Amino acid sequence: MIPNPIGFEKHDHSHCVQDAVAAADKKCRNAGVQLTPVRKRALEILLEEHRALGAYDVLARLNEDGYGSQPPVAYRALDFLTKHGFVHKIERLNAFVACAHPGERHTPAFLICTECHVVAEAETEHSDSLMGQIAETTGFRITRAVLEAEGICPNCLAKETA
Amino acid sequence: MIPNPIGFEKHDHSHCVQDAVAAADKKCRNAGVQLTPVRKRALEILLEEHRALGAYDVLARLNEDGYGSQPPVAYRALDFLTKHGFVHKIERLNAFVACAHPGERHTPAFLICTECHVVAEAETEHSDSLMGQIAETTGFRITRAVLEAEGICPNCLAKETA
DNA sequence: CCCATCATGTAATAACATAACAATATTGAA
DNA sequence: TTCAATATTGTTATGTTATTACATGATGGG
Repeated sequence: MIPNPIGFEKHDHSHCVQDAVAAADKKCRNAGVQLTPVRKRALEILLEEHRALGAYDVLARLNEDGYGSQPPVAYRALDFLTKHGFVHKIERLNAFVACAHPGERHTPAFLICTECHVVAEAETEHSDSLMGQIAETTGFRITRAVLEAEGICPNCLAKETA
Repeated sequence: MIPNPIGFEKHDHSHCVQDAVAAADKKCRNAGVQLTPVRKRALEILLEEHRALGAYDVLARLNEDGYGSQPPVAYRALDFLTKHGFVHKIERLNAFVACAHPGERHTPAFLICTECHVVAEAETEHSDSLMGQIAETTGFRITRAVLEAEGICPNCLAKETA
């Protein structure tokens, strides 16, 4: 079944950011790559939101913190984080979200609310199996899958009804 | 099961373009909207390829045919065609493909070959059911789904082996 | 210490997309 | 038919997203 995605309920944020960063740090050391200050800060920035931020939004925040002001500063950090699975790019929005299910190795599906702009990440085996079946039937070797649904989230639906 | 998507095999093109345009024309008349010359030409341009073209590629071709040279000319035609289901936007590529399964009302899944840039469209009920289940489990009301897989197509896989 | 590699920074530009407004064509009602 | 409302196409200008190219600085192995 599909686990309840995080993102639609309020929750305490202070610790989850630190935990996620610590976990990323550990993974990077294990992988022999560096979670440098810019990269770590970029990850924190995304973790602090439950929505997707554009590269230029991230860039602006990084710059406030004393990092460079030019696009490659943000794009390089985001590329690194994406490559290592700490961040996902939402193609529909040309924007980036922190991974909500670190450690899991599934194909994530995203639910994008067009009202409140929350982006929820649903890790589901079904998406794996869907893509797997497509691959099998067609003989296509899948490298990366993009699964994104746009619509209205439960919170906004409730508000409309009220 | 997943139908064999078109796009990976060679096939005669001359008629399928005309047929698709004729079908689109008919649908538009039924819907009380106009498939004007620019719009029709934009559709033809996309039908002539089995790959995604950027808006500016389409624009350049339209301009060769005497239409305007500014971005809105292409974007408006593409918006119209997309809205009416004759064309799909491939978010991963910021590009557009002609619909390969006109008349069907499914959630399309796209297979994007990173070698030869073919884009195949697989209409599958599984994608509907996947998205449907996500919607049901989460209480999210889906407006639009984006399913795109990047990888290597059967043709290119065969060439690699050879 | 020196070199290779990786990381960061900047400038410049490319690629993708929309806003705002003018001119023209089409449609339908009076 | 004539008029007004709507839809379509065109242009200018600008906004947004992303990359290339190159210089500088940090890190680690030989």
